[in-house]
Amino acid sequence: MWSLADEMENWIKELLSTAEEGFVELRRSELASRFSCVPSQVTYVLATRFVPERGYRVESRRGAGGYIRIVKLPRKACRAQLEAGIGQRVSEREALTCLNNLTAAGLLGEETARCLSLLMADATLGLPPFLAGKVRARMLLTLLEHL
Amino acid sequence: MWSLADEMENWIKELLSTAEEGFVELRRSELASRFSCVPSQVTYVLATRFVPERGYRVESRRGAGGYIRIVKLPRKACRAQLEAGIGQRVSEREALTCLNNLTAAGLLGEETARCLSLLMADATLGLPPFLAGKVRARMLLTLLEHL
DNA sequence: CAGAAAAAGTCAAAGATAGTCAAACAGGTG
DNA sequence: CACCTGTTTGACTATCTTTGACTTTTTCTG
Repeated sequence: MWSLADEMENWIKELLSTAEEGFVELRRSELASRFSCVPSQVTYVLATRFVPERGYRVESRRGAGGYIRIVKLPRKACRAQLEAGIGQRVSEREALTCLNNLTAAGLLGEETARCLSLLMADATLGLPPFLAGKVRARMLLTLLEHL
Repeated sequence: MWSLADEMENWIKELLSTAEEGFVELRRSELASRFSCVPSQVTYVLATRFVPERGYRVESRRGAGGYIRIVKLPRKACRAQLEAGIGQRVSEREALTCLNNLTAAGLLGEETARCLSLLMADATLGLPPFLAGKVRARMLLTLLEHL
């Protein structure tokens, strides 16, 4: 039921959780062969899952002795990241993405995120789109402030 | 006598009744081929039968490794009671009381309740009182519907 | 230093799911 | 019958994943 990308994500997070320094270093090709996939699959996982919005940063170097380093960011950093991405108005979809990122970053529980998304839905607000967008923006900012 | 949709509904409920965790996961295409129908028939059944009003929630993901998860909602009795007490408009204070009751009843976690109260605050909504009251009422009803 | 070797990155196509929507169909009911 | 409601289908769309050919960067070696 889980995709390869999911498994790789979990494996990396597992590694991270047992990493004293808050980061792990690995080789793209090694990871690829461990999961029997092409190297660019690793790049895909990093690009979709280990982004700043979700509380991670990836550093790397090419060439002989190259590596990929995945760093877990402090809460403050990903909060700021998300805050920066919020404009004057926020669509339902954007809000959902933001909540998912907060969950992925461990700043929100699943239940909380689900309930919040419910409250921010267009159907719930029942406001004209322009207003709904502004309300959602305020909601997210308030939320981030208090996390 | 029984439509295909009915059979599928029953089959899923059967599955659910023997599911330890209160939810089942399946693939739309598998279900479709089990019942020899087109995949969108599954979508139809889910959209008409496994909705919050009937006590279910459906989550899904597309793409490789995609799935459909059908969750049975708890449906506690006190829910209806609270629902009855919510009028056309709800003040911030009333909303807070309602959230507290839900928490006390074990339907909401602490974190969730805290975040929800943040989002329902007058200061967050930033709407004229009349509108804010209506929005809060819809928020609470939607929430209750999905708990 | 030049060229080879060893990484990692990019990007677009192909594949794998699920969702949407409207038309066709079926079973009742006035 | 005419109509209404709910069901079934399928063409088209949206989203997410997997793959591989090609590129770029860095180091190693003669």
